[in-house]
Amino acid sequence: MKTQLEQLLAAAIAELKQNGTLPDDVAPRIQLDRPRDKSHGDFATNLALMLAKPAKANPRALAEAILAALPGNDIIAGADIAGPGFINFKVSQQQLLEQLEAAYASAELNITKAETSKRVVIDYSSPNLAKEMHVGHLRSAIIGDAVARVQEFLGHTVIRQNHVGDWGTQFGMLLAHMEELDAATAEFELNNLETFYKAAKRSFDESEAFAKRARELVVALQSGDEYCNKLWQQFIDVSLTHCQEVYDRLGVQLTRDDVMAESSYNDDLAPVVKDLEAQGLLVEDQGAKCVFLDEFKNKEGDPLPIIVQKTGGGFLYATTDLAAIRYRVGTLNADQVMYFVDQRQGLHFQQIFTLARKAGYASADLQLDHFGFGTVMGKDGRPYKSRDGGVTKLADLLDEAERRALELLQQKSNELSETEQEHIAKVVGISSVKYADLSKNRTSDYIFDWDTMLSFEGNTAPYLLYAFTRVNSIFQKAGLDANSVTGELMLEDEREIALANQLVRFNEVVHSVADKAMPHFLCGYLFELAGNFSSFYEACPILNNDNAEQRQSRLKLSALTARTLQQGLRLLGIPTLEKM
RNA sequence: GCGCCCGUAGCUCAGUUGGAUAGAGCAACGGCCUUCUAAGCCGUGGGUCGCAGGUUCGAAUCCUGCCGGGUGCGCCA
Repeated sequence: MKTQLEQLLAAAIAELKQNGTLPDDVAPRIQLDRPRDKSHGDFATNLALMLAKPAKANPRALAEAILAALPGNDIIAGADIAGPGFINFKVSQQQLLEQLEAAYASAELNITKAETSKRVVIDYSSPNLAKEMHVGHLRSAIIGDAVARVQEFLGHTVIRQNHVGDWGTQFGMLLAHMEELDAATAEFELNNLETFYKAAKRSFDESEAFAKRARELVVALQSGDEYCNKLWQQFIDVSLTHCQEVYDRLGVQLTRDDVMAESSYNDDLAPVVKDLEAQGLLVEDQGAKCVFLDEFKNKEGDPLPIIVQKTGGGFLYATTDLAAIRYRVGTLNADQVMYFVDQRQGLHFQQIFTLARKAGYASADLQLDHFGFGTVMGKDGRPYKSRDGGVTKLADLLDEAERRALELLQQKSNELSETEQEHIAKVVGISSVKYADLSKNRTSDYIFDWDTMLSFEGNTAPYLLYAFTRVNSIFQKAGLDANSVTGELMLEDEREIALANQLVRFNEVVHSVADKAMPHFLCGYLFELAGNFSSFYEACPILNNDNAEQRQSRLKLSALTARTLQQGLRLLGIPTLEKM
């Protein structure tokens, strides 16, 4: 509906350019708002205000001209000019009803698919396999997964890439530790990677002989030594299994097939450096091979280097990331690559992207974006730590989420069986953690607070899950199928109209999530939708309604709400519950 | 030192890329359950949008300077 209005306005602008009212060179961004104040209509635009200056016209007069130039249509039921030159539109209720009926009739809520289907590579999660996943790995996995789901929903081909770290210097240390243990102990210790890593680190720091052996093993590993590779493979396998357990619990759609580890690019690193050299981009500086880019300066104002090969011949993650871009373009045929990586690596990616374009690995029309995110903070406003001050293992965090959710459920009096309670607690616990993350602006830090995220009030997973069960219970109670409501929609009560207007917005919201990689837009939308439904539900009798037509119409509104909530949550990677 | 990000109600956060009277939730206070899940709904109070300038019809949003916080800046990833 919004898109259609935008098209009408674009046509009007084109027409005004034709007849000379507007200069040819203006290309305004057509901005359509949904005014908070209902007296300002269903949509408002400030186009006339924006264009008044270039057109050298009075804004209100220009607004008149825009209205006069609008093509005939059956969407706009009324339009007027307000204030300094805002144009306020009222949309036809007939149109609103038709869109809702179309959404109801469609399996995917009549969402408009992308006009051209792109191949979108999404790099997310990408933990370092040396350690067990911890709280710092939460955001990339959750946000990246949600965006991947949204892109797929809009008809794009999504290629998930889990760029796990399996090749750093620290692996020498881990292998040395494995070597010291007999097979049985090693297997036992590997069950807790965190402990294993700490033990290895302790030996490394305390024993010179151990440290020496660790360094030897890195070299041996990287030069393809069979024995080392076997040890290494064993370690990686255990670590990946840990990751997979976490993904499965979180409902993150990553599998072993999506793993494209750093080590996969080993054979490409030397050719990348060679190619950069051939292109004359390489400079040797203090023994290291670097690319200096004028776009980035250091403290003295000199270009900042990207080191692609260090003194002694070793490669760095910059080299790997360049190789990854080549692979994603050359082999995966990506039209777009989205990176969901901590904000702190912003500079690194800016450099890599700039170099990739300069070296021709990424063409100008390849979309290459780093979508950073903020840090997870504790209630004290400092990066989130466990009680003992260490990093919190993700597995423990999820255990705690489920445990706390179960406690909350048990406090409420209900008639749920024990197994039902346990299932609900798992869904509520995990969803709360995910939703708390997704509902905040991606770019800012957020405070991890159990009480807030598990609250049944406010913009939380429990509130939304509950809202869904309330809608669902109507159909359960009536023994009806939400997909086979007959009768026509009609909107009379103001709360019905508010709900209808919110329902029809789903399409534009999903698109904005894809465009901006901002899942919190969808969270905010769903929260409002749940609120609209609750108000409607409170004020408008559905089943207890003698008016058969009204009953059917309201059932249909409810069904549409249920499906929109469910679809929205699904896009966020959150399952729904039949009852709570 | 330089770069990037941030500063909005007591707390947690929105504010869709310059629009109309800055919004939610929590907390506080007041209403609503013999009728579809009250884990809900309706309402009240609460603001120098860090500070100071500037740009313009209009600024939380853009520019400059300060204050405060975070983070990054050559051989880790």
